[in-house]
Amino acid sequence: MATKQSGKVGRPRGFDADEALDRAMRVFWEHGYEGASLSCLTEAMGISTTSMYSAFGNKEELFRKVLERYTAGPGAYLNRALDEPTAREVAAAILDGAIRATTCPTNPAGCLGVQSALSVGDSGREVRDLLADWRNNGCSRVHERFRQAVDTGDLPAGTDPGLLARYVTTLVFGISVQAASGATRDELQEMADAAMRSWPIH
Amino acid sequence: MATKQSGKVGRPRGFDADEALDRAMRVFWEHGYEGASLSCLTEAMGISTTSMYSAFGNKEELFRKVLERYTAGPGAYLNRALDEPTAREVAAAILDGAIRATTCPTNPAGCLGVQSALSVGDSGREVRDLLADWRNNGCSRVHERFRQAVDTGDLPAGTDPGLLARYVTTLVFGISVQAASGATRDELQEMADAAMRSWPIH
DNA sequence: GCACTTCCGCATCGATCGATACAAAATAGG
DNA sequence: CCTATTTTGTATCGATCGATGCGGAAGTGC
Repeated sequence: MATKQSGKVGRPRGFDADEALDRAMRVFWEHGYEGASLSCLTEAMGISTTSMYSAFGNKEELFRKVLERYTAGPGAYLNRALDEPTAREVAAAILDGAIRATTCPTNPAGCLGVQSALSVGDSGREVRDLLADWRNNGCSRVHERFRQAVDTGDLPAGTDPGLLARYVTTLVFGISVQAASGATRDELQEMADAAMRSWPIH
Repeated sequence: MATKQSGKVGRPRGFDADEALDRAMRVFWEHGYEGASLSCLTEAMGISTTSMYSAFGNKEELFRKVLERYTAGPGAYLNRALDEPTAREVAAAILDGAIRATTCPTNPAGCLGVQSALSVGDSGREVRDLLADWRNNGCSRVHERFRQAVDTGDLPAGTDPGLLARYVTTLVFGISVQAASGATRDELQEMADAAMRSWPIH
């Protein structure tokens, strides 16, 4: 269960767990899993360490819930994109969504799922693997969507859906790094538009 | 001056500074700047903290020297690629070199310049910015090379060299993340080959 | 009001962080 | 041999890390 429900009896929680999770997400997003210290997190969340541990378990579980929130929030563009009617629109929507999510002026630059734990110390191994799985799962879902597009004739017969999925997700990961390096939304969008003019690669 | 020269007088250094730097590079490469603790570094380097500080200054300066070494070693493919005669060969060599460097079986997966400090805590801000500059510098050099290719007619007139540079470096960064996520050399190479079949995007 | 449950503020835990002090050890020049 | 210079080993520094104990505060149902 997420964010242990405050029971009916006893002193009610003095903070909004949803908003606290949102604040924590931005801290992890900006500083990474290991770079976000408990003091930094709790200060941003506006609660004490005791409240954080009581509500979310520990730092790693807090991050897992943050990742869920990120997937359903800033990362939700993937789900929407996969529902586009054609593979071309799927790819364009993924690139467009990634660019918007990684260059949103009101959020940290880059992608939480990419930059939060790419390389870590001993304390971050599990989160690193969790995020690797998260990224690979995204790639797999795109793969599956493109396979379907090949089956229906939307993509030319003989097209390798795995290769296309790898291509799109590689661009997405690269866009995330570019955004974290200071690239602007406009220049990334121009590049994505150009890439889509050569879609699908073969 | 790098790795303060051991003077002629006094007790001689009991370790090979070059090899120690190489060991440190692998530790930073695998665990990132903040994730690589002093104890982890010195253990891998085979020296004491005292020797490390005496020879390299501090952790940040050690990393700067490691980055120089990385640029001249595993990252040297960029220089070689920029010397290729045509823009197409430059791009192909960059992608090929990046894939080889990030999936070398005897080295950590991924790119040190990408994953060592994408997002960091307070102690890693300067290194994060250093690496962002390093990445942007790489993009700029590719940009310059493609501009030259446009000038000489190697690339079609009207081609945007900045867009192409952004495209290639985005693929490189994405490849680095893919490699860090477990992607194999073969599947990345297939994708790069396919991308090059649509070169140049426009 | 009373018993009960939950939450929160404060203090603090052991471990580890990056970094340093100090003196013994090892070389070169005299 | 003696002194000057540099390196090395040990021990440790203050700060911060993630995490917890405890008691009082704040709410519930009866």
